Amino acid sequence: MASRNRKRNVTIIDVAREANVSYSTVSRVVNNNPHVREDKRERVREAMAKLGYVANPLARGLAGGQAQVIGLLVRDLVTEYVAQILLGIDEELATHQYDLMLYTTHHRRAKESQYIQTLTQGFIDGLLLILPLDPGAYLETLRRHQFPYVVIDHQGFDDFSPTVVSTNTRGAYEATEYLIKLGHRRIAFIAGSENTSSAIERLEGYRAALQAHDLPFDPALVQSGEFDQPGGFHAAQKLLSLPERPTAIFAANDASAIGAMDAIRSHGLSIPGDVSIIGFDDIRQSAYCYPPLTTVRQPLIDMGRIATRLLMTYIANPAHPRERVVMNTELVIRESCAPPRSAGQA
Amino acid sequence: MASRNRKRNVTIIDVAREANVSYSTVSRVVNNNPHVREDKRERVREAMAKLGYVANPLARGLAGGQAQVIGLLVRDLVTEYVAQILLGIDEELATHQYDLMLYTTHHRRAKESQYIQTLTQGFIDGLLLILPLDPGAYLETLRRHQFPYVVIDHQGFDDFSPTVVSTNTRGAYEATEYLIKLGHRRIAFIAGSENTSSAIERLEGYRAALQAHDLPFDPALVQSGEFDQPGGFHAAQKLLSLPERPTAIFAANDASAIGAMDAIRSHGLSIPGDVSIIGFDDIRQSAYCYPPLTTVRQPLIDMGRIATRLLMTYIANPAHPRERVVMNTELVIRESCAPPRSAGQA
DNA sequence: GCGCACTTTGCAAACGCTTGCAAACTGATC
DNA sequence: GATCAGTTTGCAAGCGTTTGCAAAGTGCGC
Repeated sequence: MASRNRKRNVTIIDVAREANVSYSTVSRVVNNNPHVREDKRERVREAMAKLGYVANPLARGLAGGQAQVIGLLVRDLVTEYVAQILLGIDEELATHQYDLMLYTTHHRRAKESQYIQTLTQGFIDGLLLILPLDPGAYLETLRRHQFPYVVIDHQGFDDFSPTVVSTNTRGAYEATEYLIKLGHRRIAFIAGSENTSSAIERLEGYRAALQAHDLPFDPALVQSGEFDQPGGFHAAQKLLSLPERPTAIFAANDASAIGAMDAIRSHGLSIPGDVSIIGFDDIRQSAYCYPPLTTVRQPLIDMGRIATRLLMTYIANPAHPRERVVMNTELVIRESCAPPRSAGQA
Repeated sequence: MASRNRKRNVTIIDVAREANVSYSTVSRVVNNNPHVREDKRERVREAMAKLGYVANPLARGLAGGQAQVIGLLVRDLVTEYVAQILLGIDEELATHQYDLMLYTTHHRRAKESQYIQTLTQGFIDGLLLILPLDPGAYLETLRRHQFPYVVIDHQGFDDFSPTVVSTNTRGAYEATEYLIKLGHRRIAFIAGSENTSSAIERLEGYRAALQAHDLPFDPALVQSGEFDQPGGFHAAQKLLSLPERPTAIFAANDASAIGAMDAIRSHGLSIPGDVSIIGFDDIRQSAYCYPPLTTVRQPLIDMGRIATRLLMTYIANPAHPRERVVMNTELVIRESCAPPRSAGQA
């Protein structure tokens, strides 16, 4: 409504007057355009410093230049998983001269595509997407606009997008194999949200490891944990009520593993004495819960950082070929796993 | 450099043509200006829907309107403390039609005031500041520009700013008193970063409780923990090497308490058997570390939420009187505290 | 059927920048 | 010292809005 009574800002024109050049020259200096003679460039720089000139990103964006802002589209900020990636993004961004615009969709699909429209109007120069909900529709739009974007941990829905992912299948395979080598035979799996590729890949890894070691796959041992703590709790409840209880549980992420640990304890069982548990992600809590959680480390911070770096490349050079970066996972052994009680087998 | 070859967007002018009115009428409809006849308003709405019009925030901002964006200025995103506040901000924002611009200063002072300049150019409509570093300079600027802002957990440096804080002194008093009532006599304090008011107030609360219970204040029992985990670890190391070891430690925040717990264990001591420990904040890890940490809960999410709501009020009505909201802390008793070993006293 | 006080509408200027285009400059070459 | 190919510079148009101001429209009482 009421327009703010802002004090008049120092503009490119003021600088031009001070430096005794035209305003386009000032603009060129600001944008590092090479077609400016060195002495004038210097004069403009001095004038800018003297007047305390700060570019107006709105005007730049509107006029078709770079707003020096990138966007991050994410479902929500609740999870430590997202928080860690955000950390990496932020760190990387600090080394470039870019700011960050945060878009949380709060799980409402309509919002995502609405944002995309706003965004491509020049508000931001590039977009990072973490685990987008229903990207079919608008990724196509982004591509058509030649708008720079990078997807983090996506769902394999298309192969044209630059992406940063981690070795979900292999990580899950290694986790499962670790439990098998400890002597476990009944290993349960707490799965993630069904429609994400990381959930699917981790389930695949789990099954592959069972198969490789000639263990049967029992669907009753797979329960969905929705990637969150309450989900993990409930899934574990069900698993522990099974007639033949599992001796180990592999949870598709740490949050659900931590929930499962609560459930195990509430059944009066000990970790890892009665039930071993292993997670995925290596969020901060995992090192500080009791007992410290063995897990598959996913380099979340680095994923954020690399994705950002990739995006910067695309912004600078829109023709840069699409890449798919795969980050290695790593088994982090702490104290939540042990051989099964009755086990002499190995 | 290269201007993006964006497809021409649907503008206010396209809508005007479609609805057969002037573009200012469309603008008025978009801004809910009452001076539009009902039938035209309806026609414009239809045209907007038909064409899929989305307002360009850059142009709005530039022209002096509202960009529908608020900014958040924060040192970094590393801490769970900030993450929780951010959560509250984000949740509240979702109910308004506002987006969030994130500014992390990464502890560089120069950056803060530079941002402030950009911001007041119309890029954002209001600003939230969490624990600003050196606000003396630019808070004054904001005030002069009549720019809406709210400070979260500030340092008491000025009394003109709208602020959301919590009862630090009282919370610290209660934590200390709780330890005293358990029978502890040598209670150490791991302090926060010296120049923040929350650190100062918590130290005050600690001292006040000692005094109220006729216990001496021993400067050797106060060590700075810098509000982070390594800091807490080192501070605890020093405290535990004291000739007469404390039987309880009160840490100025949970992060340093968790660091201290590591130190206690690395000294071969048990918690709470040998040393009791209590934190401040109630971040998520605290419930999942071992043993679960007794702490003073600070309603961080609510603080973010309330601050955002306050900011919305100021944006809508710049003349709204400056408020200072104080949130209550609450002692959360878990399992990290017990009476001292040798204690019959209470 | 006219004048009056409102309400509604449209035009034009501004917001601060980028950039294509043409003019002005530069220095080397003959 | 004129010519030419670069290089540097400045002008003007445009990006999509908001909003003050003036013009046009409305309804009412006489």
